[in-house]
Amino acid sequence: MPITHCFTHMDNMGDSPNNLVHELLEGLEFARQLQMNLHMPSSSQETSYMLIQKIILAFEKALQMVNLKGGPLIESSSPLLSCSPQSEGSDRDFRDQDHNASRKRKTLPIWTKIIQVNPRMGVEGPLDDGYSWRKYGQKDILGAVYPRGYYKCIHRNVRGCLATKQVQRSDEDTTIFEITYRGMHTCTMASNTVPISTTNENQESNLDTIPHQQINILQSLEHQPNPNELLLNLREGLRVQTENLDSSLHDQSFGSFYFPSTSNIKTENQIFPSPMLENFTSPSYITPTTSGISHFSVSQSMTSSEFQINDMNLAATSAANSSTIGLECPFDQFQFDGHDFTFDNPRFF
DNA sequence: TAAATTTGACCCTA
DNA sequence: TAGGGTCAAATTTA
Repeated sequence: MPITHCFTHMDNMGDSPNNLVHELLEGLEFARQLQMNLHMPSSSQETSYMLIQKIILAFEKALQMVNLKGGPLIESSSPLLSCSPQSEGSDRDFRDQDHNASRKRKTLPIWTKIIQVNPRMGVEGPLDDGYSWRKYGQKDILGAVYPRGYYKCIHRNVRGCLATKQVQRSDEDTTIFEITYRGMHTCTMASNTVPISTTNENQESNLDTIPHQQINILQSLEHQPNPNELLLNLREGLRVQTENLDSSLHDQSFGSFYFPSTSNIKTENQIFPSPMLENFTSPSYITPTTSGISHFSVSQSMTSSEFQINDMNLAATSAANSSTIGLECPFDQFQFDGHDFTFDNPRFF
């Protein structure tokens, strides 16, 4: 069922912390309602879609307050929020879109992923994020030792997918790549995506097949926008990083993110076993809120795990030298399912 | 030979 | 106007 409503503008709200908190709380409340809705066999899909839209809108508003002073982070014409179903238009049509996209590139959603590669394994595998990209340019960047590579989605012409990414090798550490993504994928996930399975055993076996030190973001294979895809786009707003991974360490003191084991985490297609969440350590404490982006890490006792917040899940595999995997989010703390979550180790890149 | 990459030129933004 | 981003022709690769 297609999205029948789109957001035509970003409200110009005050940037006061109260408004920010209000929007976040509102998004939380809608997320709770969605969770309840998903648990009810008789729940309507329409209600779920409506709640998803409300969640996205709330987070967009919040992100606009946090990140933007000059313009919207996600414009109304972004693929994610497009009202029109994707049509198999001509290449010319999409080239025209490209032109418009080029002119508006500054307003597309942007997020960054830091990836550290194992020099012995080469670059291709770890930089494979599950999508198919085509390189369309390379440029020497002022002050950077290595040139920046420009990639666009291979489905750009056929499906009008406007997602692009830039790959910049770190000057200081040549094993580190900063990948900047622009725009959301409106195309199908590439075929090398690790499939989502429904049992714990299968999850573990599938995760074993993920190349080491590679972060794969799982995505529904649906072509048309659906709740999973919408939430994927939402969660891709999170910044994913692996660094100095080392699975040989099992010091629980690294854990700084808490999921309550009682959280009811379930999706239409999969149920996450609670033991998965028990990999997270649980110092539930509150730290003073600071501005900027925060980083939270999970127990490095996981060598291969998935974790999920409702429909937002990530798969992570750590290699012999992996120790932490982190998500970066713009909040130091938030509430979920009636629990407070606090992040420490603020990280800025 | 088609697909993918490279690279110089052009366009846009700050 | 400089620097970054994109285009598109030329070149390379499978």
